[in-house]
Amino acid sequence: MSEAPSPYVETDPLPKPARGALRLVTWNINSVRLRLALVAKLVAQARPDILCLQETKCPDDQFPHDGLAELGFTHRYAHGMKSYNGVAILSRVPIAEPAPLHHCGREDCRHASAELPGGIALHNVYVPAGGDVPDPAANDKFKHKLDFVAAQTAVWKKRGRKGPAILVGDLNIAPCETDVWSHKQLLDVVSHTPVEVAALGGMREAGGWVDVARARHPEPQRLYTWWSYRNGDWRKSDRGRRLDHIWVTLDLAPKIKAFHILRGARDWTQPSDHVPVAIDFAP
DNA sequence: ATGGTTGTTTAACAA
Repeated sequence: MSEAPSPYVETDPLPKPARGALRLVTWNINSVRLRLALVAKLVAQARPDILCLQETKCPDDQFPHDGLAELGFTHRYAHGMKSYNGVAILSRVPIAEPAPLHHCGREDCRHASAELPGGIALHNVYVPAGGDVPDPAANDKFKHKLDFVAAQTAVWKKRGRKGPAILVGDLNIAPCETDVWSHKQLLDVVSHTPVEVAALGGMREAGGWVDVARARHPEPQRLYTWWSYRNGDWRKSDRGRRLDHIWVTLDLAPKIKAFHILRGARDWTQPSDHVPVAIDFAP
């Protein structure tokens, strides 16, 4: 059985999307103001038509609209706050009805939606990281993470079958055994605990979502999108996790033309600890 | 080996 070619992209520019296809990239940028130059680098390498950012760490009145407009993103929606979290949708093609969504009785800037050409609903989500202790009774941050995923599950269950949709973002959970560098060693580590994996599976099934990465690159192919800053040589130790996801509704799955993980971005100057993940799709 | 690094904001958090 032949394995699909690796989705990892190092430094070469990505090939252009097929005719009529749009390129959508999701990236936890870990401060949009600090890394505006890296957005320019991403644009040069990948030319995204739509770019979803997480962890912008930027209040809306300080969002770098001018610099992003200069990079060709004529349509921009920022939903951020001071210091923490924050999501943004940037686009070269028109987006309709951009809006924030709130969960768990908080307004902590973790979810934005918009409508793409072709009537595709786009959701950009930043799931709470969850702190260090994987016990909701002992750790409020972990409880918030589970509550947030449960709230998402309820949203998608309620939505039902209602047209094409794409969900992207830093979901902060690596669901498969080969989504982490060591399944056994991470069973007790927040991001890969069985309770989180089960919760994320429930969220995915509630929306009928297809996990594009795994649809195209099934296990046991290893797929990572995040490498900790704490490992000196990330490439040598390769202790990665697949925390960043692109999900699509079943009707869109056949319209996905390409999938890439821009692993080379982890070596850019002053990098994010997450790398961009891309799909090309024909709406 | 119970560390390690980074960003925001200014010593402590969060990731």
